[in-house]
Amino acid sequence: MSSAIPVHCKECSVHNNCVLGHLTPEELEQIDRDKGCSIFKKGQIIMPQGSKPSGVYCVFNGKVKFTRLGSEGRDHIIRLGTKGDLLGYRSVLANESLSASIVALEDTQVCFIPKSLLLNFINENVGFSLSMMQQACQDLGESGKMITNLAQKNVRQRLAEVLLMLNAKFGKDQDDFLDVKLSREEYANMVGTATETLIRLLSDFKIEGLIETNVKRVKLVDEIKLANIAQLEN
Amino acid sequence: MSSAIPVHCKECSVHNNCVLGHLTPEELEQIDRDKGCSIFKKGQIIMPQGSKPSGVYCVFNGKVKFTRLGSEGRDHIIRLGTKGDLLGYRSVLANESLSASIVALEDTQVCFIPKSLLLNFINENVGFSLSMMQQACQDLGESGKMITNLAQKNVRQRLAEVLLMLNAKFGKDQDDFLDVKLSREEYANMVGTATETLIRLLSDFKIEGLIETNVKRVKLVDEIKLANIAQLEN
DNA sequence: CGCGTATTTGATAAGGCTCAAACGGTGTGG
DNA sequence: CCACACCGTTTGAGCCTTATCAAATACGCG
Repeated sequence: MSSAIPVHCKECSVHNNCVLGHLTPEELEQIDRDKGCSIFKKGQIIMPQGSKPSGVYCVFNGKVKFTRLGSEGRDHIIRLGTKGDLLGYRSVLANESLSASIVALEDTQVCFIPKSLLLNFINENVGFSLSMMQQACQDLGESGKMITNLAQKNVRQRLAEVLLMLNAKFGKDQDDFLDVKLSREEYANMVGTATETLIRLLSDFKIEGLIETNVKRVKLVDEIKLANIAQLEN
Repeated sequence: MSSAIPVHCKECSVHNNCVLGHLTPEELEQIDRDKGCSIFKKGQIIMPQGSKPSGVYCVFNGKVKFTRLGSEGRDHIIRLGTKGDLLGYRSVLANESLSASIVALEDTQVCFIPKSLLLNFINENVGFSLSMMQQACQDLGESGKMITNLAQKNVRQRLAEVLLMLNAKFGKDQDDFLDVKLSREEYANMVGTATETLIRLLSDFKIEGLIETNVKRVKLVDEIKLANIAQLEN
């Protein structure tokens, strides 16, 4: 982790898709006074599972994974985060320790907002408070969906769903590849399967003309068929 | 569903373990004026998946399940609710339709609180707002745990965990049996497995002296060993 | 260029699912 | 009060999916 040149929150580009967008200009200035900005290199742990964070990070750019160490020493990726997401808010608001480590998937620039400040805003700014709550409730809905999927769908269906989710969350780069780089093991940890199984399925998808791969990059070729496989509902 | 004799919120016994406990006496009286009380018989749908509720139910007594219909027509139980729980709050606050049906596991008495009232309280009572948020964030933590479990643990481990969870949530009746009655299919839908598999495992547990069963009732005999099997962490 | 790590492929086995059938308890109607 | 029917439960057998172990290959980095 190294420090970075701070950007004024008021002019921050992530505004539009960030709960902090509901704060007043004065409140944003308050953040400017207190915040710390830093860069985490790819692979670095931003917040470790089990710790109690003293605030949250707002992602300025880059991508992160929320990865949870299960009892058998295997990781599971329960969520991904990107530009504008608040990291660690669940833990801070529930007043619980972090249930997952937050790790940089690529070099990621974040701003630290102390817990006290965040709670102040919640106390004083109803609009912000509501949108925080809405965020939590939406994430809760997402989790419920994931639970059903893990419980009922097979690996093939889940992989198709993960690919479509990545597309929805990160979009495509100029070559039409998914704009996020993950190792096979990370894919496996998202789908909830063994790395070898994941590799076989990716290669099946390739043979069936659903995707193309180029080293670490993946391109969705037939999103319709993928959606069929994923059996998407709601 | 039939209507029931209303109890004044101020004197309601569920107070202590209910987010509504953070409301002022005046606010509770407001609820008294607007609320509707009703009884749902065992098996009745209190709120159907996909609908957009116009408020939340507060559980006065009884037990409910949150059950989600997957794409292959199979149900999965993602949570249980009991005395003092608010039903449908996630959907109301996220402004999304219900991601699961809420169904009475036994005769259940509930009070309906309109959405507008709930939002008023959130706007005006910071303490209440915070505890709602805390609730959401705690539930979100629970969900994350469930996701990891489903992804990494086998059926035997998950069953042990479900049994311990039921014990923690509902406790024991006078005969030391779990104070909740579920069909084998419902157990299977909580664990995320086929009914036949669940039955075999329950019978294994019985043979190993971990549990006793009596028709629909289940008694935990060796909670230590069950916890070992479940590989409980955090 | 060489080493270490990530990826891929293969073989095998186990865990869990599905289908089928038997069994049991409960409630209803005669 | 009994007989029947229905639904939930239990048991068995076979198969399919997926995990595991082992080995080969490719890739990236110093």
